[in-house]
This record gives sequence, C-alpha cells and structure tokens, in this order.
Amino acid sequence: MPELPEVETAARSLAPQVVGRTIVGVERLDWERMVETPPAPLFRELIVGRRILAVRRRSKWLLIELEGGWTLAIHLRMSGRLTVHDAAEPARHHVHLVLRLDDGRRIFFDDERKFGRVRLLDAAGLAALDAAHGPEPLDERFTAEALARALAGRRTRIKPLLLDQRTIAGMGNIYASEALWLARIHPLTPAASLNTGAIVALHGAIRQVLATAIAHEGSSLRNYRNGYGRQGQNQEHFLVYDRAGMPCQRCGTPIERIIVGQRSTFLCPVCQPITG
DNA sequence: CATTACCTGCAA
DNA sequence: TTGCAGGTAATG
Repeated sequence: MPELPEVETAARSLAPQVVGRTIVGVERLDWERMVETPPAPLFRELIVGRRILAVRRRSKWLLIELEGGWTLAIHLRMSGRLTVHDAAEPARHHVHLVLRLDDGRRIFFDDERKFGRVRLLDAAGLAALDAAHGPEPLDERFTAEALARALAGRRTRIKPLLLDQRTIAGMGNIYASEALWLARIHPLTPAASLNTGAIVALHGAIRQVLATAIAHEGSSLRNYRNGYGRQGQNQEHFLVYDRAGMPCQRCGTPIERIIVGQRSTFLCPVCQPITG
C-alpha cells in the first residue's frame, strides 16, 4: 500500500503522538514472521524501557529512533497501518503488534495481509538499510543530473526502473504511473533512450506528484490510514492511476491500463509517446 | 527478464 | 471462482 507520501504522512502524524514517550511493554506479537530481527524474546527485551526520540522516514521505511542507538524500522508493505490509541481502544483481529507507552496509550501495527515487517536495528544495521536505497527524491541532492546518472546506460524500461528502490527511494506503483503521465513518457520507454529534456521533465514530475500527494496526506485506496487513523485524500486527485477508460486530463483520449513487470500501469496512449 | 511466493479480502 | 490489490524477495 504505502509509497513515499503515505509513509511520510504516517511519520509526521505519529511523531507528535509518541516522541518523548517510553515504550513500557509489548502487549501483542502474534505473527512471528513480522519481526525479522532480532528474535522475539530479544526484541521485547531490547525495546521495553526505551524512550522514543524521533519518528522519520527513509524510502518506504518508517524509522522510530529509540534511546541507546536503536531504531525500530517498520515497513508497511501492502496493507500495514500504524496508529495510536487510548488505553481503552480494543485491538482488532488484524493488529499483530501492540506497543504500550508510558502514558497508557498504545501503538497498533495493523496488517491485514501480513506482509509488513519490523526490524530493530543498531547503528550498523541502520547504515546498511540506508545504503540499500537510492536517493530521496524530495531531497535537494536529488537533481535532474543525479537522475540522469541513475538512468545512464540502463536499457531496461523506465517504469520498472522507477519501482526499483535503488534507483529512487520510495517510488511505488501509483506514483510511477502518475509521474510518467505528467512527464509525457511512455512506461515502456528504455531508460537510456530518454533525452535530457525528458529527464528534466521526469525529475520535476516525480517531485511534483510526491509533494502533491504529501500535501493531500497520501492516497487511501483500501487500507492506508495515518497515525490518527485518518484516510488520505490524494486518491481524489489521481492523474491516471486507476482511471482506465476515463478521459485523459490533457487530451481526452481514454486512459489505458497495461501490465508492465507484472504490475498494472496506466497511461495516455496519445500524449505519452514511446520514445519519451 | 519472467514467474512465484508471501497473505487476506473484496469485487466481478 | 477468478482476478486483483499501494511491496519485496526468492526463484528459473
């Protein structure tokens, strides 16, 4: 489910609720595979009693920084949501991890499809996670030149390349289609064949669609909610995603849905020519 | 490169 | 019943 804008919105909405609080207990952990490292007993021992110093995002990972140099890294994958609740709120069936805080409130990790993952990382583990991902697209260091370097010599099609987290951190299936439509680039265009003008357009489009989605607090198609349990609004502003058969907002041509790399991809066949 | 696996729920 | 869903890793 969540891509960069949804994880960013989750981090921003969680921070004011939990920063400064101390984790006083792990009240539920009923899906063992969710915690990848360390083993559950050690996981519990290491996080209980630690204060939360910050909540931030790297790529699609939500990072909860704890005292003592530990970071609770959480990936929501397809259906995860992290929310904070008062003590009396019951945890429903799909809540697989519950963390109790020192003010009595609780953090729920709700994950219908059980794809979500949790890691407790030390400084080295966090550095490795960071190194496994490409540049943050909203960082000032992500320039059109940086994008050009990332695409140079890559004969693979542009859309799957955008979904590769080593190319650009945090891009996902929704915003890849959105950015390519905005930049007027066909999803099947070989990356290396994009000229400078197309790369500059794509760079701007990526930043624009992500910033707009954050401004709308992310997209909620099914499961996504922010830290307060609220839906995002960006699904009401989609340019092409999930709009097959509806008119292109630039030229009126019906939007097409094709499969690229096993993923649904939406485009306007008229204003996204194959050459980019 | 494509396919399969991991999971559950919902709509066609 | 089938296909599909915002992600990623592990296979041919």
